[in-house]
Amino acid sequence: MTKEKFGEKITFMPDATRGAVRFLTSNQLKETGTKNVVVNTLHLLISPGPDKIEELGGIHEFMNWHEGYMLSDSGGFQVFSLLHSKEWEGKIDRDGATFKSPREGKIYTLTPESSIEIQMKLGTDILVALDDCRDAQIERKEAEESVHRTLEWAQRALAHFEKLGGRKQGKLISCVVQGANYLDLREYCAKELSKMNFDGYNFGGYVVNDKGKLVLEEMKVVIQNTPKGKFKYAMGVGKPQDIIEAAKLGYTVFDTVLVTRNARHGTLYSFDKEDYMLRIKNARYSSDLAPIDSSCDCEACKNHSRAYIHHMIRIGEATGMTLATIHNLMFYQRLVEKLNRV
RNA sequence: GCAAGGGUGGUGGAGUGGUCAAACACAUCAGACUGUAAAUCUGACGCCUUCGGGCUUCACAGGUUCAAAUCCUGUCCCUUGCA
Repeated sequence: MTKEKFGEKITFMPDATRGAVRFLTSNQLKETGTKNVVVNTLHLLISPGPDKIEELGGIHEFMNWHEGYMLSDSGGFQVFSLLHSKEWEGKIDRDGATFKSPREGKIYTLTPESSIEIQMKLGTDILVALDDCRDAQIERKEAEESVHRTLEWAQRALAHFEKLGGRKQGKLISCVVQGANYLDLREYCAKELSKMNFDGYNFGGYVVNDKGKLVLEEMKVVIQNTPKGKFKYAMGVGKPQDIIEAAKLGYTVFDTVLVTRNARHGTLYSFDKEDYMLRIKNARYSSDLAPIDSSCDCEACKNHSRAYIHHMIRIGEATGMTLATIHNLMFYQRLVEKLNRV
């Protein structure tokens, strides 16, 4: 496996949150041109568990994914998002998060240290320090608390990473910049994190405002206040246009669930469309014999018409979702390829 | 032929005197989804509307009533049981 330095070129990483890009085999994923993927610490902690994955040879081996890097997200976002769901109970304090899974009723804790420990056991190449993620629209006081906690946790995560020998093993570790939409807090958080020895800086929190617009000002501040030569990861970004915009600012690492989730829900991407979007379930595609994208040679476009994909997605056929996912991922990889050529 | 039960919007199916343009589901037509709680969710779905409302509907035709999808009479269909 010949890997280029992570984040040197623009990369889009699909989310294989639970150790699988939904509806795709690793081989199908490979055919989309994907190299790097993201997995999630919290989800893999719950099932099948870090010890199990370690015992089975690590996540690369487990998924049989050797095309590129694997990045593990810390679980910070899940702590935030799962606690918003009615089914999950839990609390976050200075030390970390504790919560109860509604499925098995088991109680899990995630601290800066345990998150790193789990990620080490997973055997990913790039780790993320646990952060304190909050809602998009929050009071300044809450944003301050989130920043302070994130800084403290970053320090602890980094120390634990060193202690467990992550650096020696050639792994990379990144941190998350919080601060909501307060530019000075974003700046402060970025500057403080820059004093620590991280390999990458991630833009965290909500990346779009209430109108669905990318928070470019905040993202710019973070770029301006973090060290050059270290990768910049726009977590959860985004729509094709958002990636183009964020890449202009200097972000090179991206992941989003949109690409795969939209595929399942019937929003496909196509360079034939001005806004890159094609809602395949719409009645107008019921007898459209053209491929989803005339310039794409993915399995769906090479072999099937829009009409056929339209039908498959409408009836909820899993194979249709697979084809749509393959197509959308291929689109994103082609988009990134275009951006790297510029 | 007799007996019993039925006929409700694109479909299935609630409703059995007013709160009914009619539950709910499906289908249909749109939309959303941004470090995956998501093969999910939201809206529209008789007709018209200046979005306040207005109008026409529950097999068909009459009738009772202030008021009927709901009660009564007749007609036409359907299902089941008995001949």
